[in-house]
Amino acid sequence: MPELPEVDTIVRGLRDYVIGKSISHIEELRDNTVEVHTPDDSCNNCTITDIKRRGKYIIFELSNENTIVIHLRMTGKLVYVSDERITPYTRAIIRFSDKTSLQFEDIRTFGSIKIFPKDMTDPSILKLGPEPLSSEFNESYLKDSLKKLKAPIKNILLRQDIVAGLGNIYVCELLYRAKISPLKAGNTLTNSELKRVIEYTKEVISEALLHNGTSVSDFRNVDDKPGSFQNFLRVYQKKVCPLGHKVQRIKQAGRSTFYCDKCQK
DNA sequence: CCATTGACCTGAGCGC
DNA sequence: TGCGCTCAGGTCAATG
Repeated sequence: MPELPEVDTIVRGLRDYVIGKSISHIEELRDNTVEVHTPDDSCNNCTITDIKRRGKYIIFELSNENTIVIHLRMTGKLVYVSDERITPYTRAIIRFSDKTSLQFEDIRTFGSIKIFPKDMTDPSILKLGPEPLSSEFNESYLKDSLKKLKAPIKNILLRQDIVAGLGNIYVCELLYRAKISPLKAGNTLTNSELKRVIEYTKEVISEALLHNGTSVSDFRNVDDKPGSFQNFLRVYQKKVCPLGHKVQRIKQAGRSTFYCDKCQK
């Protein structure tokens, strides 16, 4: 389901609800949803001190210095409730001492909750590239990263080790704004094109953050409110681009790419 | 090292 | 109504 702006929206929502809460225990309703990497059940009776995001990962910091790392993958959701509401897709429940809870719902079951001890984290987090809005994600970094990559730029920008947090929607959108064909090989981008990738990645992600993400099917914040960036999409799932040209739909690396072959060269 | 493909799961939507 | 196919916001392992 979510890319960086949606995950960030969820994290901001979570902060209001669960920072300071004491976890009584985590209940696993479906096997292989919760992975414990600590010697014992070490989030019981500890407090959530902070919630962070890295790429598309959600990180809960606990008073005993352990962390809970959550990845929602395609269909994961976190819903804060003060009553019991178990759905057929409730995979785990983080229960708080005040009887409220955070329900982890996930239709396709790709998502996960992992608990790590101090000084250890999810190995995939260590492999992540820079955050798209950071100064580290700049023209010279991108130029260097793309130097040896012949794959299409669309595929490269989906790689989390190149830049962390972009997904299918925002890569399609930023390439449209940058007027670059998604088929163009990474190592053939000109300096001007590299500059535009940086500029429009930052622009699209910033705008999506302001609109609390994109709800194309069922993305919801923890309080069940949808995002609104779907109203600003220019090519993703569109028939025509803003200039009235027919939008092309192709497959790249198994994913749909939407682009305009008149605007993007 | 790099690129591509399929696997992991379940549900929705479409054509027939 | 129902079957079969394709699609879905993501990542990882296996294979050239």
